[in-house]
Amino acid sequence: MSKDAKSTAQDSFARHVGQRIRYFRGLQDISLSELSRRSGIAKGTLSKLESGSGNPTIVTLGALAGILNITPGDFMEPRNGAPRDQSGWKKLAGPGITMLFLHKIVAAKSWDIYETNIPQTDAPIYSATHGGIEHLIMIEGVADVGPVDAPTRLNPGERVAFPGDKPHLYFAIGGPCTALLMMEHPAKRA
Amino acid sequence: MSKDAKSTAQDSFARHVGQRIRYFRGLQDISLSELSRRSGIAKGTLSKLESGSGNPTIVTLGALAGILNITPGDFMEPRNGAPRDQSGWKKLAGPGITMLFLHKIVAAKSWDIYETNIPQTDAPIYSATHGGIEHLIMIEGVADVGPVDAPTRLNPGERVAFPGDKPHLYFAIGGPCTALLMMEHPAKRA
DNA sequence: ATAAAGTGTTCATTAAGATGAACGTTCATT
DNA sequence: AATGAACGTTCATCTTAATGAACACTTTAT
Repeated sequence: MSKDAKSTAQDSFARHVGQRIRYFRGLQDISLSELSRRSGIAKGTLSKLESGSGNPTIVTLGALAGILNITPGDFMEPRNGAPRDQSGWKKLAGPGITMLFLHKIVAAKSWDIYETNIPQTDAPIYSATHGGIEHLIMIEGVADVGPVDAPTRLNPGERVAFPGDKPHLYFAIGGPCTALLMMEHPAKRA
Repeated sequence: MSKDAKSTAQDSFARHVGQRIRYFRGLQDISLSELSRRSGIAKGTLSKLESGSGNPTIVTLGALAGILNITPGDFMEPRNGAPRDQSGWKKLAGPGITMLFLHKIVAAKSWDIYETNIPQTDAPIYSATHGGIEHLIMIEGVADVGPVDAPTRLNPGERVAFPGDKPHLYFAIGGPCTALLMMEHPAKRA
């Protein structure tokens, strides 16, 4: 890699990270000064980073991420919430449904939590694969989800639950949907 | 944050990243010297980083990630799904409610997702702090949750939603509860 | 055994990120 | 207006990450 090429890539990367910092800060309506105060990162440093002329340290990003409730990696990923690239996303039964594993909670039952994307399709997507109970909360978009004989029309913020091993369907209405999916299994082990 | 506490967090973070670098390098059977040659990062720098006594720049991580075919974020994320340790838990309004930030989804609205523990208390826990809409899905236990004038009795798998900035309560019945909490904010900008 | 090429570490030097005070603006208050 | 407090930017300074050569060590080939 030539020195010039490296510089360009560097600058592009720095610009991207700077935009991400400003974006996440804006999401929470925090001023640059206040983020500086809370995170302990100097105002000057922050200003320089957001302007794109910087190359922050992971410790700096870690301090910012902690205050913004994100992970340092979120500053670098191309997008958040939008389909990330290969790593992590799995294809599910049916054409096009993708799932990103987020978290597992083991209590009386075991809960697996996924971010799910339901693409817009001409026909419903059918599935009947999983052992436990599926809980689905719509984040964005409208879709029919549920048992094939009694699906529910979900708007953002609404929820449906149904047995995952009985035939059920996903059908996005008007555009692709983003949803939060929770799979409830009987806890096999502790 | 005291200087000592910051140093400790710094060291822990650095150690983690160092381990991740060595791990990914080992996956591809690349020697430290060869990774240095290919990535353009000095051997000394790499050695220092892997030993845990470092604080790399995002550009440094980017160069390494490029050669290792991963994203810079992969150096920082704890393994997906692996239970995170205490460090992510935050105390919320009221005595004893703790929240673990899991994920952020940015779409038409912005959603922050938390695992939440509601301790058993003698009196309801009151809160009225957050701007957006709170969605709470009970995972384990039974609790009354919702606006102070109209709380809902939640059993495992059930859900309630209410404005976070209006006075509301959490009241665990018969034992501490685990729940999934989603905070819905209007997305400020695109 | 010996030379040659590999490994990872250490250290003085250099380049650059982080700091904190000073600055010019904007906006609400008196 | 004039004042005060907030905002984000700029810059000299300090701190430190990155460099590259020298180092001790192991492995392979002659």
